[in-house]
Amino acid sequence: MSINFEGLSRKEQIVVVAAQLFRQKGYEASSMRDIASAMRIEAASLYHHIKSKDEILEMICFGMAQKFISAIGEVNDIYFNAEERLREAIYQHVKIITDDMDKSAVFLKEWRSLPAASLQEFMRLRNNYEHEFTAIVENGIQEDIFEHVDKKFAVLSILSSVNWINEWYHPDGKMQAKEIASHISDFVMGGLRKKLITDYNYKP
Amino acid sequence: MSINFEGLSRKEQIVVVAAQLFRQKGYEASSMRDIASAMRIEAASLYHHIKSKDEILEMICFGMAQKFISAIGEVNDIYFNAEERLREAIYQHVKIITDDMDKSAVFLKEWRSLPAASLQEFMRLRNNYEHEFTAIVENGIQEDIFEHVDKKFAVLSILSSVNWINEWYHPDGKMQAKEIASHISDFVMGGLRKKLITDYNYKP
DNA sequence: ACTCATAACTAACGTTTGTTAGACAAAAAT
DNA sequence: ATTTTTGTCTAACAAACGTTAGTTATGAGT
Repeated sequence: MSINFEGLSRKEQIVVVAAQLFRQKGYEASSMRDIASAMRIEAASLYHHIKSKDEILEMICFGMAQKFISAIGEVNDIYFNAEERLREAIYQHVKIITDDMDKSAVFLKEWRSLPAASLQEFMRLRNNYEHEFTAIVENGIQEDIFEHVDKKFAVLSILSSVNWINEWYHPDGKMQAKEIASHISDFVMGGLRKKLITDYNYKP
Repeated sequence: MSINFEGLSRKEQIVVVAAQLFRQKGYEASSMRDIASAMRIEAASLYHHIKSKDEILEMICFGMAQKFISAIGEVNDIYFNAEERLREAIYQHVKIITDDMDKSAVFLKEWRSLPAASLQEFMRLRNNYEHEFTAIVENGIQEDIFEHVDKKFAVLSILSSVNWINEWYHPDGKMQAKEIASHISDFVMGGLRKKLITDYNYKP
């Protein structure tokens, strides 16, 4: 367990422990009894703090969604150049993921277990976020610093790259968020930035 | 339901229907009664053809794994140049995914529900496959046509890009496997191929 | 006509699931 | 000192789960 576990409300503690489990075994495969036992209490006791198992998943998914959305909002407010904006957006995204690998794993992979109503809202938020990235890429093309590529395609490639971090990042590894984001940005920019290639192997 | 459904053994039909469901709702959230009802029979009747629910998941995961592995085996036998090999490996990977979106979704996202024993074997196969990609990238660096990048990092980026197809590809869309693979290859090569950039915005 | 394999059925099993009701203990507020 | 709040407990619920047993229907080969 990482730091600061005490000092959290009991409800937030449950969410943290649940996120750990959901990441490990998946939402459906994790029972309320599993969560309870990880907290060394009985399953029924959980219901003094939370309404349902669904609510835990909702708190994780929407909590993370809000972080991503407000992050890209700030980026678009501050940074002017499209490349700078994209690089910063990527960094913020990477940072949010690496800051809480458990919750982001749940956010990325378990959201479809949300109850129907929440699911719809969640997908709306996710679309919004995706659209903010598309806007940056569009700007980059207008500003003539990005190649004229398929926008949707480019955005999906970018997001797939940044989200994949969740499969292999370890907090105690060599790379930290800044470095990872920089690597990914370079990789992505390689496919986006306008360039004059003098490559003996280049085929247009 | 796509073509050729009849003509399959009853067992294979069950696997096809199950893959559809597993993709839609996830393995844990799909019950044997769900599968049975989709086939318009009773749950108990399934057990005349299969041993267990686990067995269905195993058939899907290992069936797909074999396709991927034998594909990259052929690529390494035939194509000589590292860039050609990588492009063809990517194409084959994309083709396998787009050919069966249901089974590949299960392969990509539901494998951790495999029973412990199978899980270990599955991860071994997956590592092998990953390693074959790493080898191609290594060759590319030796042949001096790829940039000197972090190998593991590059491979993970490549695989994340190709696997992400499973999130958005539609068989009746504009792009087909060949075209998609070509786009992805270009994108990936942008980050790998040695180049001399004459970019007014380039910072080394 | 009889056999045999195939594929389905009904009924039920033991377990696990998310969740509720109501009692009890300790600490905080009055 | 007593009420209130907070957190936990035991016990149990109905529903859903994967699976088994034993039976019946269908069609092909003899």
